[in-house]
Order: sequence, then C-alpha cells, then structure tokens
Amino acid sequence: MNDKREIRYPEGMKWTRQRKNVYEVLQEATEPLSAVQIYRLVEELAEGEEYALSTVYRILAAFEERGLVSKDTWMGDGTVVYELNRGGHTHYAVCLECHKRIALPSCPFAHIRLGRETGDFTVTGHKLELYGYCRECKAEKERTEP
Amino acid sequence: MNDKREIRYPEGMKWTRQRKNVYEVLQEATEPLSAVQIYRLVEELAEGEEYALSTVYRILAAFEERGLVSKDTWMGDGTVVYELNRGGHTHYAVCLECHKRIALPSCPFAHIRLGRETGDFTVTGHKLELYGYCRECKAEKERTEP
DNA sequence: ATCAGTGCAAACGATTTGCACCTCG
DNA sequence: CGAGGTGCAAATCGTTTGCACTGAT
Repeated sequence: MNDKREIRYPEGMKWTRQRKNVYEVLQEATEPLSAVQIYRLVEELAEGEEYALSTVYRILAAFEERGLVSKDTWMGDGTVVYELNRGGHTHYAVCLECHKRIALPSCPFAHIRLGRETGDFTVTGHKLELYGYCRECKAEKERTEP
Repeated sequence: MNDKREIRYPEGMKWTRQRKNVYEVLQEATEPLSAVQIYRLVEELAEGEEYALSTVYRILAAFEERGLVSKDTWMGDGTVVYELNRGGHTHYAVCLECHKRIALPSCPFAHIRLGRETGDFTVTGHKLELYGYCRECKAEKERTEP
C-alpha cells in the first residue's frame, strides 16, 4: 500500500507529473475505471493542480501503446474502462438488477478446450461476461414477485 | 426467403411503414447491424421515402423494449449493434488482423458447469468473444515474420 | 535546446430529446 | 378522433484534435 519504490516506466517516455498521477490512481484502483473516473481521482489526488481531461485520454492512449494499461469495453453497456496490466485477466458476473460487477475467482476456460469449436481460427485471447442476479437482488425479487 | 406471411407484432404497437421497413431489414440481415447501417439499408429498401435517423433509434429502442430485437455491444471496439431475437445466441471469434467476425458453430458453455465458479450469483446469460487470427491472416503473418 | 507532453477550446460521431405535425387503429 | 409515432433541428455525451505554450531530458 505505502509501496513507494520507483516505478519502472518504459524507455523514451517522459515521466511527467500528470503521468505519475494517472499511474498512481491506476495502481491504487481495485477495479477497471473509465477515463472520467480516472480524471476525477487524479484531480482529488493532485488537489489544486490544473488538469485537462484530454490529457488523461492521451496519457491512457500512450500507456496502452506501451502495454502499461489495457483498455476494455464492458459488454453490458459499452462503458470503456482502463486498468493496469498486471498480467492475467479477470471475468465479471454482472447483476442485471443493481449492476454490481463481481469478479470471478477464476477463468472458466482454464478447464475447456476451444480447439474444435473454432476450426482454423487461432485463439489468443477471449472475453467473457456473465449476467444474472446477485444474492441480494435475487432475494429481493423472490420477495416481491412470488 | 420469400416468406411474406404476416408478422406477429406485439400488441399495442402501431405497425407503421417505418417500423415495417426496419423490421424487414433486420429480418434479412445475416449478422448484427449498427443503427446507422440499418438506417442506410432502410433508405435503400424504401427508396424515395423520407426518413430520420432518430426514428430508427426510437424504433430500435421500442423493439428492444418489447423483446423483438436485442442490442449488443461488441467488446473489441464498442460498436453497438442490433439483431432480431431469434432465440438462442451466437458467439464470435474476432480476427485481430482483419477484424473479420466468425460465428462459432456452438456455445462452448454447453459443455461447462458454471455453478461453482460464481458462488451466490445466479447466472441467466453470458457473453463471450474470442480473439486471435483467422487462417488467412495467420498464414500472412507467418510469411512476413519468420 | 529540443521535442514530447500539456491545456484549452473547438470538432467530432453516436445517440437522445423537444416540439409541432402526421397517421394508424 | 386521439394517442402514439415521426421528422427535424438542436442538445448531449464521451472522445479526439489543432494549436500555441511548457517542461523533462
């Protein structure tokens, strides 16, 4: 948490105040964030400093290009989110009622062979989202609609 | 194909010229289409007739509300597409090179139990996209980069 | 000193909305 | 006839871009 060791940032990239702040926000995030969310958090972190939203977009694009962050689109509503590339990937279960996103503890595809399904297609990655109802909302629904 | 029997449209919905046209375009589509694509195809179909793009959006929203069509966001690039609800669902393999979308012949989840993974979450649906390279692009890549 | 990075404001594409008119049922 | 549907133009949202200035290397 208070791990303040130097960040190993990509060669040839200026490590500006703005980039440091965006990086720090991403580092502390526990889930993927939209550009605007990141912008707000950066403003909070760097109180008083001037900031442009477009700069955040450009920083995120630059980070993505260097493989520092990955950009993602949530299938449910098309929200675009960014997160630090920590290796590995996460899938989510999305509640259709309260829109909470619950990270799956593991990837179901660890246990499945995809070869036959895809014919001549060479699979290098995948995205998966589950939809349904979380425990709270299911209980609520059962109470209101018998 | 030349199946012109009456459409069974939802009660309480006015079946206007515009809605008929949008419906017909969706019916003839072999893959999900964006609102703008639908708009263009409707213009083509109903040559000469006046049309507003906003009407297409409103029609699609109305259709979705009645469960006639389903709206979807492609994970790769966030494109929003619509297709007729024909029951069942399709997954796609997306080529990272040429961006072709290849429909999978079956759903990999037919063979997998999701229960344990999701704890207290009740799964009612899911979305999946595979990423990789189609045969043509793979061959091309192997030729250019040894 | 140089050139990548930045702030600002304007441009953009996709989608939505307010309003007066039109049309299906 | 009347509610619901439509066309049009303007508004909105998230994101991108042109330009002159600034600051990291």
